[in-house]
Amino acid sequence: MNKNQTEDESKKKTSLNFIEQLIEKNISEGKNEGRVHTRFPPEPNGYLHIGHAKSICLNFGLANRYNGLTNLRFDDTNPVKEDVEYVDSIMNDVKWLGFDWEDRLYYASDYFDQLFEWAVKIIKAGKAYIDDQSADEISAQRGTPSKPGMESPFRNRSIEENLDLFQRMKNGEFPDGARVLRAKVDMASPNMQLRDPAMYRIKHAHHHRTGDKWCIYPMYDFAHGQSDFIEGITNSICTLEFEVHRPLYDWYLDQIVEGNYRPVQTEFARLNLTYTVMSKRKLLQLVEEKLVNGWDDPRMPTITGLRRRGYTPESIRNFADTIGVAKRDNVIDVALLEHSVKEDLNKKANRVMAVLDPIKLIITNYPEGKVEELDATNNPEDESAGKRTMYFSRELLIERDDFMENPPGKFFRLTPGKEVRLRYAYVIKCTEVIKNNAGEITEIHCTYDQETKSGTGIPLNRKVKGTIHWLSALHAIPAEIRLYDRLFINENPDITDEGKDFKSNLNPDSLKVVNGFVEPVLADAFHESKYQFERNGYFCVDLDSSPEKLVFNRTVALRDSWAKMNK
RNA sequence: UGUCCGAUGGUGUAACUGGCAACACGUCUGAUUUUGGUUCAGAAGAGUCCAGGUUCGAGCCCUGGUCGGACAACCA
Repeated sequence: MNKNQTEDESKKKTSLNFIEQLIEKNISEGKNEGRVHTRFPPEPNGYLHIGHAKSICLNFGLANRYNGLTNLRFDDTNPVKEDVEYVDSIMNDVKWLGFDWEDRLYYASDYFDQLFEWAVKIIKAGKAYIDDQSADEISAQRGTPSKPGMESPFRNRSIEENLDLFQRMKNGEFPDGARVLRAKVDMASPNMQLRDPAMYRIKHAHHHRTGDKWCIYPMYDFAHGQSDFIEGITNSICTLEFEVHRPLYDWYLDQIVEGNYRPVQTEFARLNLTYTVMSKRKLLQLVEEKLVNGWDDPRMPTITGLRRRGYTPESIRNFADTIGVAKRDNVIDVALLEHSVKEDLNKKANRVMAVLDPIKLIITNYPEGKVEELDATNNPEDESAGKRTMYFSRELLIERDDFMENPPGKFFRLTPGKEVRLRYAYVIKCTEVIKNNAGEITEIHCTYDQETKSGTGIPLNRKVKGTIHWLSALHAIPAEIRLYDRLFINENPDITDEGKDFKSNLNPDSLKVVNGFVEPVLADAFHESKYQFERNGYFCVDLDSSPEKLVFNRTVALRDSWAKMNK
């Protein structure tokens, strides 16, 4: 047994993902003096989502493991798509996740001067040229993956002319799209990325940082590896779709690198989640078409949405850890993400009782006007969370579906003639059901057994099959409770019947607003507190609730239990 | 029709330089329990895409296929 344990532990230590293996190999070979320096390089054109979280945890985690550093770099080379709103939100989200780039905050736009110089150098080396053709013409000449491209008529311009034209592009002499700087690589390459890719394009657009200083902007490929190089990055980790770009990444580096140091690009598979769309374009569409209430809508897979939904940074980091990193395409069941937050909240969340859909319950043998104070444990798994006081009285509220007049098969809760325990209070027995003219249940009458008070230590001489939650009608605090479900009905929302787009898979019932009641302690609940409501899942106080209006968001419905209960 | 990448229980990730395919989640049983939660104990579930080859021995190496993905923005 003991032997197995130590074996497992040593196995865990040596169980490295493929990037860690690469890093250890590099370290053992003394590459880059054994330094490990990564970067997280988002384009500020949208909010970060759970897929980015995977990348953030990977990059910062790797650096942490090998005593390295991680930079935050905004890849802001396309001014028309980018905005400061996004850079602010990205910084917040990375911080919230618990990572610190310290003083290493960079922008690709910081390097525009250097990039321009390097472009000139490459022109001077005869490895780049100005093409006067339109985007359409260039595209037509590019060929197809199976057919080689044709060379541009401008490919063999003189270096002097190229230099002059490039300078004039920079000076703003030409309109958008009039000319483009292209790398002279190989129009017949089987790798499309190498067929004379664009390096610089003209965009007379205001940049969120450089303002109107520039009217030409470098392409991703010409900016990224160079930025890595400038920052001393050793491991440039990106997603699989950039795999075919790697030869270009290296080609550009070949043109400028002198000396031994150079960054290496490594690709990993991006995260896919069931019942979730992850593309920024689609998330933007949901926001713009008001199909959700903004980027931080708790139904969104954005970091800020998850945060409002009640996710903790730890739970997201643990999730990233659990799913690992590899090169094959994957689809993770969203239930695993939900599991990670349940696991974390189970340890941290204070338990509190709530009633979403109340029905009045009268304890007929309880004195009118009497109020008892009862002790309730805040967190059975954490003694230090302490206790709170609950008020017990003759008139109570219980959850409507905790009672059934004619229960089918396995029903463990309140039913006529049977006993259940009111959590932290007494065992009660249902004696009568009061209905209105329409036949709807309006009140349930019960008797309580004084001997069964919780916490007295007196052993119960009989078995009670269920424990239900309750609130004193007099003391309950009204609260708005938002029940969020999955945003999409379809396990893979990107796949639709032909002709329809992903929005046809939206779940019409993904948000339900309920006017329920909660315990008095929650009246002074503070922002971002996490609570576990008995039987109804985890809730957190919504960011925009106020003392006048308590709002809760449900984190995770205890689906499995509910499914069983409703069988 | 080209190039590159990938393929291991339901899902994801391991398996060192070839050595009895492991871990987590999920599922199912059972136990505890003042939440049908939690916790605990146990079980089932793959023989590693296919066909050859090398080898005493192949998930791992070689050859050929199959299937899936990426690449034809002046996006990142």
